[in-house]
Amino acid sequence: MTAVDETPKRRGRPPAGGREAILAAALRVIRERGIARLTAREVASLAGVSEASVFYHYKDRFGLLQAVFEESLRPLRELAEGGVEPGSDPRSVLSLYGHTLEDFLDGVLPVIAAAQSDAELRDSMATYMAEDDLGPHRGVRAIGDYLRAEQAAGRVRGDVDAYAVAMMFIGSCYTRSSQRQMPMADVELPPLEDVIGAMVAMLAPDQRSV
Amino acid sequence: MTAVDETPKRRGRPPAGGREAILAAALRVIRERGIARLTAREVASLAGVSEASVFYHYKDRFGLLQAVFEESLRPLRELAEGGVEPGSDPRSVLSLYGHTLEDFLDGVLPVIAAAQSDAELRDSMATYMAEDDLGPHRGVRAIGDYLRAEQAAGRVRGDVDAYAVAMMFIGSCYTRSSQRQMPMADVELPPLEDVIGAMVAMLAPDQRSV
DNA sequence: GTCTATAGGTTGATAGAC
DNA sequence: GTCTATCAACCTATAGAC
Repeated sequence: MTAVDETPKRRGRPPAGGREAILAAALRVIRERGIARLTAREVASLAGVSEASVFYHYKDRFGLLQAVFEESLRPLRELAEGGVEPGSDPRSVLSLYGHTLEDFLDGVLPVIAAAQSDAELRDSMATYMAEDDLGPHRGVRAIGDYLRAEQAAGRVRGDVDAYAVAMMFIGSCYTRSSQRQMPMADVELPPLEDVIGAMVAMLAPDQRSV
Repeated sequence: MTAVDETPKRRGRPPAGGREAILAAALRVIRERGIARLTAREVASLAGVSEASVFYHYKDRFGLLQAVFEESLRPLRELAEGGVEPGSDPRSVLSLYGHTLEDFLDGVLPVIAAAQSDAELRDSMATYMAEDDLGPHRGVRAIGDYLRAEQAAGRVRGDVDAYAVAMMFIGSCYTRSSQRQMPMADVELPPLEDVIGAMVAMLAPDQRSV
């Protein structure tokens, strides 16, 4: 699938990126077959290493899963840290943020769902997310802050709760991504562009002031 | 909830509600400990029956899980079938629908997440949902249809895509419920009332026509 | 660092008594 | 309908050779 194979340049000692291969294999198993099928046998086979190698690199199953969580959550953490550059027009800001967020969610949501399969895993991930203050509220805060700034600048109508509006926007991204996770035939949700279009229209300052 | 119980016409043989107890126990295990801990032993112990009884009533683990899925999805199916009564003001319609939806999602999302733990379960549930045409799009359709009717009646501004707006609303409910699933400390998302307030304000017909 | 082999422990599912 | 007893299959994790 992902056309990323090691270059055959290496020669001599086999550093054998087994560690990364195992992590990637684990992630792939979770996404494609579900966390219930994530056994040392399955991962090792997919990564092209032995079962024992899995335990060597990641102590136990829980350790491997934690590594998968951190790896998967990292891009989301980076997105949360980077703010939204103010000044740009709402349409481009929402479009860029929305698409970026959905792409990240598409990658992370399967892993988050997998963590729900076991109370211990769930708590571990919740702790990890709490430490970095991750979650939908970060997106709401980012977009809400941006909208408030736009309101202050008079470019967005000021009589609505900016964070409530941000909640709607983030919610539509989250739901769209969630829905893609369950491969149900040809179900159509309003695309991001439509949501942005409606939002921009509704957020326009009172026409009389133009 | 739905006060629909069978008439107690049956007589003679003792029903011994082991079947329902098993189903309830399974649902509880999934919610509290995660589907990975759903073993015949655990379920039987919680239901107060023997392990073999679990297999007697539900053939195998897969059968039990399918029963749990159908049972959990039923209320959602009923919500999807019931439309939204038009004519009522947007605030009450959105409030009633939103709260009802979130309550249902709070109960169903853990089960949907559990189904993601195994490809076979996931596909089975996807099929089931596809058959009844379940999913967020039903909520979007219901609210979108309502908003279009309001637009036609001139009670809602007509220059926005009703279904895009509905998507925002359903999305905010879905995301809020999803977020409650992961017990992270004291994370605050804008409450339903704030979203409805902003939406009502933004959907008001052009002031000039008043 | 990576392998083979295996110990040790759970689990799903069945058989047969009551 | 429900139970006890049991087994084959599977999984995690470790030990020790290369």
